[in-house]
Amino acid sequence: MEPINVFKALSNETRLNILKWLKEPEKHFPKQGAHLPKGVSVKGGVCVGDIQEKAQASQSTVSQYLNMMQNAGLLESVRYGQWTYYRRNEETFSWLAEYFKTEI
Amino acid sequence: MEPINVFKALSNETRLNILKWLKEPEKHFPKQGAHLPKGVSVKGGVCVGDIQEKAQASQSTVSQYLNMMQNAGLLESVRYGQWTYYRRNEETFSWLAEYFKTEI
DNA sequence: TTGACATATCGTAAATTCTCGATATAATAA
DNA sequence: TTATTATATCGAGAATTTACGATATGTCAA
Repeated sequence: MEPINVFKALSNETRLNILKWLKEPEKHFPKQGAHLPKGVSVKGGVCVGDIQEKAQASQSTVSQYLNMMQNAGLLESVRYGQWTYYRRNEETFSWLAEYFKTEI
Repeated sequence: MEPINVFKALSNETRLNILKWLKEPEKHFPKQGAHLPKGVSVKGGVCVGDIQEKAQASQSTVSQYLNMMQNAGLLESVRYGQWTYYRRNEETFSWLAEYFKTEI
């Protein structure tokens, strides 16, 4: 967990929005999980295309944003068929809250 | 308080170090408050020159870093004579801890 | 005043980030 | 197989950030 990479990832309006949307995915992505096989659920996960549509940025940009946030530890992903589902890594957010209380 | 400006300010190793040093100024800046008039104390505050010396960056760079962190709300400053004392604005750090627990 | 010092601001080249379109890869469907 | 769809990666121009030296401003002491 590199704090600086986390802060760089957080230094962008669109990326910050994506994180907020993924805090309440059912609210911001109504058709959630539409492509998943029956019985499988990626709790809190949303596929790249849905995120892109909402973010109003190009496909490559959104893909890179998501990858960047995953590398920073803010997101994690699961692939199902041709879809990659991204969801928040809540551990990192708790860790950040703690970081500001004690480490920095 | 603009979260993005805070995160940008935190996206740099030197600036992050300065914040950590100012968390325990008496530990990292032994000759603290040397220039202050008798009876006046800028609790937790350290002058630009002392910070520059420790940060090993140019005077202009450090001055701009400090200004940037002040604008972001991470620092506050008091001027005494020709010296400007910077110290942490702890409110912002508590606010950040809370931000990661609830807002984002 | 003038000089010396602390800090702030300006102007900049170099490095990095942003964001895109083009293209590659991977999975599915026909 | 081939076509289609979803996502990832590549390459690049524009925009921003970095970090500096030079210079300006502000304060004090002689």
